[in-house]
Amino acid sequence: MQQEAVLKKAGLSVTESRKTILELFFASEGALAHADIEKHSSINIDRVTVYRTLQTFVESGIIHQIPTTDNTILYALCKDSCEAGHHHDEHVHFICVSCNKTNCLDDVMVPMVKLPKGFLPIQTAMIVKGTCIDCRN
Amino acid sequence: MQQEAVLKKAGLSVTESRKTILELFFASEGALAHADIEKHSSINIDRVTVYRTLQTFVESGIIHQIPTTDNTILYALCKDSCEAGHHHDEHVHFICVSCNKTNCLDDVMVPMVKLPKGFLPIQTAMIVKGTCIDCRN
DNA sequence: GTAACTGCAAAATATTTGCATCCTT
DNA sequence: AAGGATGCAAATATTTTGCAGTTAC
Repeated sequence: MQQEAVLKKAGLSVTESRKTILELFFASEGALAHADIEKHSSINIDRVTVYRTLQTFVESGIIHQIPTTDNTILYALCKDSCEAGHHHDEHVHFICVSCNKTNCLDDVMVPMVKLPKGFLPIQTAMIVKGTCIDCRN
Repeated sequence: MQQEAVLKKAGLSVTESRKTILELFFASEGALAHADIEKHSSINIDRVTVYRTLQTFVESGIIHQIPTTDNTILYALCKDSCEAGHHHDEHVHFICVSCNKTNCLDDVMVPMVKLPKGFLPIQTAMIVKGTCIDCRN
């Protein structure tokens, strides 16, 4: 079962709640908000457990947060890596100013921005410059 | 007074609360959250009025929202235009795929993104490609 | 004078915390 | 068996709504 593998890989204990919530993410095309998960009446998980599970998943790198402007946070599965020449989503690229390598941050989604009237977006790119993990220690 | 001019230009009535809140934005370098404004003990505006004022300002185009991943929305003043050679903030650039002009969207801030551990951001750029207001009608 | 804005009260919603119990390892 | 996860209860915090009094135009 895929969910169990993900949990074990993350070093988390395998529980019903976690498997169920993970399953929702795998089944869902897009990101989910806390309310989406809780609302999913097919499941019967305490509200508090959902909060804690989402937090644990974020901390474990299983899901990531997508900011919104409506007082909710969206969560989406992190992808393992960037498949060459095959972009799944619009994601952030990180350019290290020290080693000059560009990392494909496949698990960091480009957040939505509200554009002024009249500007119709087709594609969004986000580039972050800084120092990468290899150049700092 | 600058605040009054902004309010009148937006077609809003000029009230003490609105002038005070606008003043906070003018005085502040960065964006403000609802809590920041309410916390500002120098002012004495009801919590509800702050909510309604922020909403009105957003709808009137005086301020705009910046999404975050901590269940708060940041608000920042919209700037009229991009002053040549003088960048106030990190803001979004819009490249029109039709006329190829690049617009400086000074009132669209680059939202924060949560990077994986180890990546230390210094600067963030956001480029949106699409069709601009001049090329669509 | 009228319409719109504000403050207060209260409802509704969302989030956090503590603790006892249950489950995973 | 031990540590961690869950559910319940309750405390906090946040946001929304209604209404009466006040203010701007």
